Amino acid sequence: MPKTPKTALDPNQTQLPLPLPPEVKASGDAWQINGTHPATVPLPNEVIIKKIEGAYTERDRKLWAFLVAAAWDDLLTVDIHQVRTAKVNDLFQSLGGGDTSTAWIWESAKRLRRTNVEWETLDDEGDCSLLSEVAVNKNAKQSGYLKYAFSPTLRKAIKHPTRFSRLRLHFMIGLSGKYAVSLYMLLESVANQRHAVLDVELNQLREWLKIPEDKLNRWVDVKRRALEPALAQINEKPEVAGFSVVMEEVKEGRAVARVRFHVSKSSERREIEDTMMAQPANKAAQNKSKANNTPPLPTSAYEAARKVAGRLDIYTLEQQWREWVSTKQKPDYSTASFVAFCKKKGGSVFIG
DNA sequence: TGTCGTCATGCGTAACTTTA
DNA sequence: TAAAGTTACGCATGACGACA
Repeated sequence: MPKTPKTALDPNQTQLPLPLPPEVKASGDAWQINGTHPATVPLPNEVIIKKIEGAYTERDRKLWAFLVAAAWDDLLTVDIHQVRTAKVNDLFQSLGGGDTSTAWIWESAKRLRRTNVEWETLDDEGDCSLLSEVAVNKNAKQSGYLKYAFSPTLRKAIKHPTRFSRLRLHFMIGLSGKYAVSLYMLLESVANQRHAVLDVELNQLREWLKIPEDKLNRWVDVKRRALEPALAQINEKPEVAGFSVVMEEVKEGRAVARVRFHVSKSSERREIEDTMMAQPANKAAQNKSKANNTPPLPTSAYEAARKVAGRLDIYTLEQQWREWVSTKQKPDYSTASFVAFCKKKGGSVFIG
């Protein structure tokens, strides 16, 4: 039944402008390999884990992250970016992922142009190519410079994500296997959460890892071909990856129905983050620090919160809730308080 | 251009586990 | 206890890149 003018939603109400999340920053130098100050790029989880159409090979996944990092400083102000392909190839080669020629970069860039991604943030969603423009003609190749662009909405999502993963760029380039790259991205998004456990159904995991529908149909093959090699690489160098991970299979009857990943930050990373927490620069940081030293929530709290938070990210909400509660004279860190907060937030954003 | 090595994937089979 | 389902393991195949 069509909505009458009286029942139709007020377009002004449905498009309440939400404040833009704060801009995140990359760190280190994407072009320089540095063991003590690793180059990181904060890619939005909304883009990382949504549905992707296209080949999206191992090299595509790495190259896209690198191109984002290389364009980072000018992402919002410059439309067309360029990188010297020989220099990119040298870097990838030194990390074990390059080639004798730069041909793969042009091919990969073409695929990224054709690879469609669906992404979603609190106040926006989109469907676009990973690269909106790529110059791959003869003249471009002769110049030795790859020119590329991102769509405006994707640029905004990248620079102002509601939730992001700070990926260690050079570690990611050094990974072997396309599923290793995706799993690393996925687990890094979990590492910074208070409850650093990812509990996921097999179908969802397949989607997140971008396993084609006709590939790796048996759980045993997913485990052996995708998960185990990836986990081995991450756990081999936890200090470089920034975390280690343990996989737990959750069975329903005899069949494996879900997988649970327990992520633990490396001791070196904890030390660095603790040092940063001990030197809060302003009041907001002090509140955040205070909030992070509060009692953990039980798993049931997250489950209850999911039911009332709509599409909002409960971990972002958790951080906001802790900061808000910490300002109270008598802070209430109960599950009920958290769920009520999520319900209020969820209801206030999504009208109708 | 042919050969070799590596990687991703598919599939068969024996052994094991669970259920009725 | 038998049947059915799952797992572990090994081997085969195809794609792709390196190299002579």
